[in-house]
Amino acid sequence: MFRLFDLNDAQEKAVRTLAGPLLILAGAGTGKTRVITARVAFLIAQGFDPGCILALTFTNKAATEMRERLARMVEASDAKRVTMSTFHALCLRILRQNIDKLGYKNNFSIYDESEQVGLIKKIIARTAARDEKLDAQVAKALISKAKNLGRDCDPNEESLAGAVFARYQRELKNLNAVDFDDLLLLAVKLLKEHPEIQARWKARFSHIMVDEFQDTNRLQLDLVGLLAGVERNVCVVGDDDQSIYGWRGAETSNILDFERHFPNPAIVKLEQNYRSTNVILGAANKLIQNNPRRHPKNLWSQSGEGEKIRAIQMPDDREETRFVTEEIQRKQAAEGLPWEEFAILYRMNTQSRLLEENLRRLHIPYRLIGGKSFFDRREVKDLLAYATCLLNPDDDVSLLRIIHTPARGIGETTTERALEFSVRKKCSLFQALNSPEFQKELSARTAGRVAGFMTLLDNYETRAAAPLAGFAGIMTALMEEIGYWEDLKRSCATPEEALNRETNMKQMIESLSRYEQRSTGGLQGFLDGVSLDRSEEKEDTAGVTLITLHAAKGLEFRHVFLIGLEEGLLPHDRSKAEGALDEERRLLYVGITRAMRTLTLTYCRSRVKFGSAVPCHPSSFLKELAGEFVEQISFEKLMNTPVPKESVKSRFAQLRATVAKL
DNA sequence: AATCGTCTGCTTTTT
DNA sequence: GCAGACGATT
Repeated sequence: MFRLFDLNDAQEKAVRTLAGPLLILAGAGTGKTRVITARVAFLIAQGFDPGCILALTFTNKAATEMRERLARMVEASDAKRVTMSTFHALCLRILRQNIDKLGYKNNFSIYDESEQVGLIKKIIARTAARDEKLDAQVAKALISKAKNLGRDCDPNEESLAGAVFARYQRELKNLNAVDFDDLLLLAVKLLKEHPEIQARWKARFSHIMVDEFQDTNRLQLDLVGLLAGVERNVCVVGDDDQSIYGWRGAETSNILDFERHFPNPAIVKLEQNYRSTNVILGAANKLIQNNPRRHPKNLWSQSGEGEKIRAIQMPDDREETRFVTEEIQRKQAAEGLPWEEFAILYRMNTQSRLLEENLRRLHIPYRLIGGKSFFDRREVKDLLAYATCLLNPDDDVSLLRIIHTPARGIGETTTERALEFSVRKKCSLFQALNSPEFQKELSARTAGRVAGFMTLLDNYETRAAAPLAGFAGIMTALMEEIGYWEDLKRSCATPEEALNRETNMKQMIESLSRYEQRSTGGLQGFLDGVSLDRSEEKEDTAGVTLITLHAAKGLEFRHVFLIGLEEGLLPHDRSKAEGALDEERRLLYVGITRAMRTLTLTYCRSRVKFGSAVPCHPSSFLKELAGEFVEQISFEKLMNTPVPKESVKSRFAQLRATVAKL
């Protein structure tokens, strides 16, 4: 058999199995993306219409990567016709076409997390009795969970949470808005309730592939079922051992019981790993075997045994971070490696703080993944809210955001009254403010200001609705007219902050302008893109990677440091309380399998938590790992070891490098 | 309407 | 220990 795209036997079998359901169990680092793209290329080579192939991913990054790889394997015109998209993006496409069938308008807004919480807060305030308490964040989590299970709200529900859910859903519809979960929920609902629409989408795809199948939830499984044709050409790729998003609604049962959903599947296991040493894989295998329900797998590689994993106990978190950062400095100098080959992995974002301090002290460049998003910045959100209002003025949440920014003499009292009017008349806030009947209730002064604001929005709406409207220009003009920039500058404490915020705004307008040049999706398309893809393109920054275990999935690094292996942190107390110990074990498994050559595990005897030092105990997972693959090193021994030779050599290497730069 | 101070409560976060 | 939320204050 000739070698297809230079694949191993198992990979080739996965690629060549085209008909019927196929389950590819792809262990960490076994060439999963490679197999999916090769399979798409093979389908095209076999004469299947590229336009009938659908590949679904979770992240835009994965979709983009796949598309780029495919472009190198097949004709550009064919590659373009394959649908490669995230679940949410596909659902959005379905909904933009036909959501009117569910009673929404096609220009609906998409609410992010903070907008959801804002809305829920308001609803709780209006719904809860004086003695009832419900945290908006908790309510949001409950609603999200219910939606991910495919449950619509029950209007007869008696509990406060249930009432809030029902009201939230009703309110969203009035606002002509949907949240992230709705994208899936409503798309599935639409396909289920309207067979003609389902038939249309179903006919469109002959072959469906799903990446990271272990992370799918009920709705996503339903969606795949609704889109699959009678042949059930559904190929899913995933690794149950890397399922770490259960708390997000992912159902491991989707991959564990795949044959229940798609009977008689072909099953291919990819176990040859191209990333790590056998020591690392051995430890990973050993750890994960403690999980009860899983598809048995055993990773192996041809990259030799490799160095033993080091497990080091530290006195406290200060010493831990100091050691790790200095160790990276030593190793980098000794081996002359780029900083990008190193990564520090941790359970919680707060752990990055001490690391950052140390890295800065040592002048080591680093990139911190995660944290606050660009899109959560106040100025960015304001700009987007203005844009959203131009398209969907009935979106009260966005309107409320911009009505006081900058202050234009329309105060709390006025909006309170308008809100009350809108509830009474069952109309949107925008309609209330526009209504002469409402304006009559106001003082002449306030009425004038409201009218002025309405005229402003109306003017820009008209301009935005014009064919060939230049949105970047329109938004700039709008921001200038309302004096947004001066207002923002006034609220900044330091000149640096002002400059920073200005840059963010410019960046936003700039990217809108670029979008207009390459796409025909208009302002709506731009906003959709922003809603669904919040990744910042800052991958160019070089340095040591600081990243949570969750965010590290799918990445690889030559040298990995995994810190804070303590009971209560990893596994996290709260996960243990929720009975999610297996998932914590998988999380560590994901961390271990990121390492290509060396892995260092650290844990502390004491750690500062909530401001004060508390004693810690080694993670129970360390016991599960203990044995031939792991070498225990005590901090004391480490400190008494004389400086190794390379480190002396490294000083020279460093010096030489510095001189060379001059 | 904005600012200051106090209170609270603390994982992970693909879209 | 610190950020974020909320309420009292001018």
